[in-house]
Amino acid sequence: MAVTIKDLAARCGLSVSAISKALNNYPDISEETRAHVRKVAAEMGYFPNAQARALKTNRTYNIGVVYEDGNRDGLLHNFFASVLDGFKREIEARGYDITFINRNVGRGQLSLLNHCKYRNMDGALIACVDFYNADVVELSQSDVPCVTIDHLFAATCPCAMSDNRTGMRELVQYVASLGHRRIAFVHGEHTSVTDTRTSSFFETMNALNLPVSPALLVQGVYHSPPSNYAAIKQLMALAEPPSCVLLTDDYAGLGALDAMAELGLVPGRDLSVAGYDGIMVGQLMRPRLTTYQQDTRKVGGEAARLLVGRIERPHDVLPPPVIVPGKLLTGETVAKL
Amino acid sequence: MAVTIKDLAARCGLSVSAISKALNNYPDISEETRAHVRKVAAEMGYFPNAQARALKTNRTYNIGVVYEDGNRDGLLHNFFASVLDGFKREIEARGYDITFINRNVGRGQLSLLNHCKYRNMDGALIACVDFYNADVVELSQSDVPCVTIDHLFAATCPCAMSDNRTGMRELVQYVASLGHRRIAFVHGEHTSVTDTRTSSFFETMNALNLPVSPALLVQGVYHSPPSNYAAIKQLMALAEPPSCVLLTDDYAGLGALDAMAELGLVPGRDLSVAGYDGIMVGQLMRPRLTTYQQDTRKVGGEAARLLVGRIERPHDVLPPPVIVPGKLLTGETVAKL
DNA sequence: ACTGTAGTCGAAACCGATTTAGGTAGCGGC
DNA sequence: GCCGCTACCTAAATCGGTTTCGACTACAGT
Repeated sequence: MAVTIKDLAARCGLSVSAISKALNNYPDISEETRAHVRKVAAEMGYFPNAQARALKTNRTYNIGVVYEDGNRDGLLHNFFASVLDGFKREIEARGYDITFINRNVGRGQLSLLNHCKYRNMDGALIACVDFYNADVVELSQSDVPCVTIDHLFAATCPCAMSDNRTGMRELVQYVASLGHRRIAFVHGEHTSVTDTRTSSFFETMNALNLPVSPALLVQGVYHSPPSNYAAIKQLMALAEPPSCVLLTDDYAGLGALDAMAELGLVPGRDLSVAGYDGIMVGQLMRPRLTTYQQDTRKVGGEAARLLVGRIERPHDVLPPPVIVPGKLLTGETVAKL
Repeated sequence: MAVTIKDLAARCGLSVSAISKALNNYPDISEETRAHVRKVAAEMGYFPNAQARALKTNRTYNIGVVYEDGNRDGLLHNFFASVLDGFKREIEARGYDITFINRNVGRGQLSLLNHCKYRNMDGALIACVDFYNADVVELSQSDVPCVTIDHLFAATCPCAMSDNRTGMRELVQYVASLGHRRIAFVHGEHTSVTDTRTSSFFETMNALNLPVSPALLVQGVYHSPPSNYAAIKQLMALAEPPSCVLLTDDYAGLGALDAMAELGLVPGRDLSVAGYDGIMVGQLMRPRLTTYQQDTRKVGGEAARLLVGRIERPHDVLPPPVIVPGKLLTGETVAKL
């Protein structure tokens, strides 16, 4: 098996505790001894056993990631995959590993919180889940340090989010600047992201003195092309159809374009559409998708920073949400009216 | 803190060892006692501490995932994200968790193998990496049970792969059946996937008595639209350009379509292109991308099965690679000549 | 009454580290 | 020569489980 601290102690002619202290920079070990231990440790390829250490120190340097795959798309969800990627880079650079948390372990079932405790997670990232789920709420309120993406739990854990308010505002302003007045908004299910974008939509429309007809507000589903396909058909069947439709995300934009193709509508000419997120394919395809690009890597990275802060300085006051700015991508799917 | 086995023992009026044995179904505990212990354990919300258990049993029920993010796209790579998703579902159903393996832990650097040993991984999934990297090779040859995706290490670890041979054959046959004779192939970098597809390309072309001009074989890069954008320009500058181009993957297909738009070529009419993978957006966009769909979820699931077999029955003979069939998607980007 | 044998359970070692409390050596000061 | 102080190191407890081995009880067999 692997070389243990005992082997190292025997080889150095020292006690186990001396080795431990030498490697952990305790002051009561001579520099000479420390250097020697270091050298022999490197020679023998020694490194401490993670679970033995964790057992004693209650620190695992492991972060649980709640990233559900139920009806949601989890890893296949472009936005969240990218956020996770940013999180992973940043947290790994700080010496932590990440492991996925789910509800089944061994033979039985476990709540998310208990799964975290079972593995002694130092903290948890909560992303891509139903934030109203009881299990998720329980975790967020527990003593396990958490960070959320795009959802603010009141006063329990920090949050990194994209600037949805500004994003939606800039999008509406841009679209309006091209002459659109009948602007439809296909919003997602009830989440704080949806709420923010919706209220920003209303505010901006009002500020621009544009009318908001209830018929032009349609409920869609995030990351679901079929749902938005249906929304387009519904909107275009109106007596006074919109000239421009804002959708939940870029995938939705693809669903919309698909519906338009079926209806014989040319993007930009017959109807303008805009997505949200700024995924790569949107900027590769023709026509280029008009959208608002979220800085997902940064959102993930900020989440990592917040979480590490929470873990290493638990008594600091709860930092305010970090709001990451995005960028308007003026593609070709929204045209001058 | 969490409730430990000691608390449970005290509450039950039994010894610690009796509790352990009761919960682990040892035969020398009466059914009555076992039931009682179970009940009290549930009431108190007890579950064993993972690292304490691992320390003694040398089983962590944790799988390391080597999934590099260097120049490669890691989690953002549609194909691998989907494979990982399939792997995750299957392995979690069997009671294992997954954690990402990288080269840095704590303050220092560790080889992939040592990172696995440090955390006492029960096994490892090797995917989305440079299989010729020394670190990766070391891991694959170690005593840590491994499984690979799309690469066969000789006689060291099992492998789940997509049926690239059949895929390429069917693609070429289909394209040829539509009348194409000058078929170009933009292949990826040197990997076993590339080798398989390339040799299958040659075999099939020969079997169909179609000429293979060296000028029609171009080196591209997987998952890199720009690289394939360049490849298209290069091919179309030939004296005798191809009528159809097969690309490394679907993202490459998008890059190709982009290049064509710039050259004023209409997909299907002026030039036919086919991708590989069958990602969702390819089937949403217009025109629908002609491609060969890999059953990525299944590849991941099979990998999980292989790995669990390796872990739980280490002395079984090495199973042969599992080759997962895919499916031709006849889109609209390859047209009758 | 004595032995044998299931059937149950407990004591203690152990996994590989960290950490507290204590021990020894050397040396200066008086 | 003794005290006290540093500097350096060791012994042992501890974390929370698992597992080996032995102990005890009750009952059947002789």
